Amino acid sequence: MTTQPSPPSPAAAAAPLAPIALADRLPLRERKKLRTRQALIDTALELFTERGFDGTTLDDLCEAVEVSKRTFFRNFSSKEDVATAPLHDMWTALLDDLESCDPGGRPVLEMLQDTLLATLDRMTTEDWARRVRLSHRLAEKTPSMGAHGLHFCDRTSRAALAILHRRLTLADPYDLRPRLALDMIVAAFNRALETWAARPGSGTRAELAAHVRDAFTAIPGTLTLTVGLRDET
Amino acid sequence: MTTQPSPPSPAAAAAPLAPIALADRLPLRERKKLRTRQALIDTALELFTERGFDGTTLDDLCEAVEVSKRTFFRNFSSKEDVATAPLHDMWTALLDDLESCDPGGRPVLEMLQDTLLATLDRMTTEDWARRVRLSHRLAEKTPSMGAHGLHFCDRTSRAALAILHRRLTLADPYDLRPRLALDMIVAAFNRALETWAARPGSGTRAELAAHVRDAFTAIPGTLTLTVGLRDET
DNA sequence: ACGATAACGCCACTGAGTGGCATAAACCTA
DNA sequence: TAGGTTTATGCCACTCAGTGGCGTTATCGT
Repeated sequence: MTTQPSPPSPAAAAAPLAPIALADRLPLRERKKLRTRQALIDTALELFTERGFDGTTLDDLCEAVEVSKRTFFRNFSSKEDVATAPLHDMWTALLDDLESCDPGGRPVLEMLQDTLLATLDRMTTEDWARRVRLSHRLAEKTPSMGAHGLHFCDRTSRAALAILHRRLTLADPYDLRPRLALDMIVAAFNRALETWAARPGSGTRAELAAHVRDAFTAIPGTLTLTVGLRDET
Repeated sequence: MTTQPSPPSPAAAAAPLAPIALADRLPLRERKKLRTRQALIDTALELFTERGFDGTTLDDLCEAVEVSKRTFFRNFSSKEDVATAPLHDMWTALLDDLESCDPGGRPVLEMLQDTLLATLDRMTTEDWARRVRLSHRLAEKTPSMGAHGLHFCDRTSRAALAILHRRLTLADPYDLRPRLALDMIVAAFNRALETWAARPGSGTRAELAAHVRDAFTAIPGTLTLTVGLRDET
């Protein structure tokens, strides 16, 4: 199955570079690029987890993947970038899904929740969840990774807001509510990610989705939550 | 007014180092340290605004302030850090205020809003608002600064959550609501900051506070906001 | 006035990230 | 299937952020 028609059987494929697999009726060059990209991500997550983010130099990584440092920077914008790629891919996919979303009478916040869950459902790349888990655990230990992650969440939010303004009947461009709705989605997702990565569970995508749903349902109660001062004796 | 009693009149103070002023019955050494710190912040904001963040090297900055690079890194953890210091100070002050807050029957979210506004009211350092404005405008142009800013918002949220758990009657440590409440506060504040920095207004602290109040009031409506699909003909 | 204690300056070093240019591989067309 | 074009890659030299060590200077306590 899935035999290439025209390309004269490159066959030069090395050993552990199986992934990507599906979804490629792509030109050979593109596939190679994707393959080294994926190899860089996987090896990075592995090395960073073993020796620590700061304990691994880019030279180490590039040597392990047998790629020049120059090539690394053609695929990723920074050392942090390669290690946060899995989540980055998801947020990018969300933007794509927002292009074809439909509020259909529901509140915007609810639509965004459903869209994110749908996006999550589409992250079917082999082992995506495991990569996200490794990535998130690294991010908790490595400030610069955490910062980088938050940053592209922010960029995604802005891009998403632009899409909403283009596709929905949002009159006032200064109305903070749609922007805050996106912030809430991002916040809820990140909290879900935290608890999911912390719990000892097997870490499947389905479990993550369940945590995300829980976080979403917690949102309304957040506004009314009332507690007292603790007894300080 | 406010003449120093014991110190044998240092008088070596250079020209534009007036600030700090109040609140120092501090030992001379501390005051000097604070003074160079402030000089670094102000000069950094100035140079970064003029020549751009990437167009200014730390050597440039250190030379301008007449300080060694080693000294710079004793005061700040990174190049981004010095340029985001004003807001960083505010978030730190918020943690302080949270140590003595009291829900008094109000919802937690509301208490947090009031506390943040109170903290904002206490940022009385000379020209604080102007610095924040410069800093934020730089952060919008400089990804690494934006990332750094988001990062310490995140760290502050975590620290704040710990304080809440210690001081308030929050039974379940896994309850996401207090954490989400903090996320909402941070998000609302950042949105307020954005609009405040974008508007041509004079940029006073009072104006910022007004924007923050607006953002806070927009929160409940965020959950119910409903719009339709735009007509795509 | 005099030790103790910081803060500072200087220096050498690692490692992230960039620009330029030559090379090789994949693509396309005849 | 040969030949020209496109595109990714490798290599090299370079800038600059950030760190560690150590000698020096300035403030503090008594």
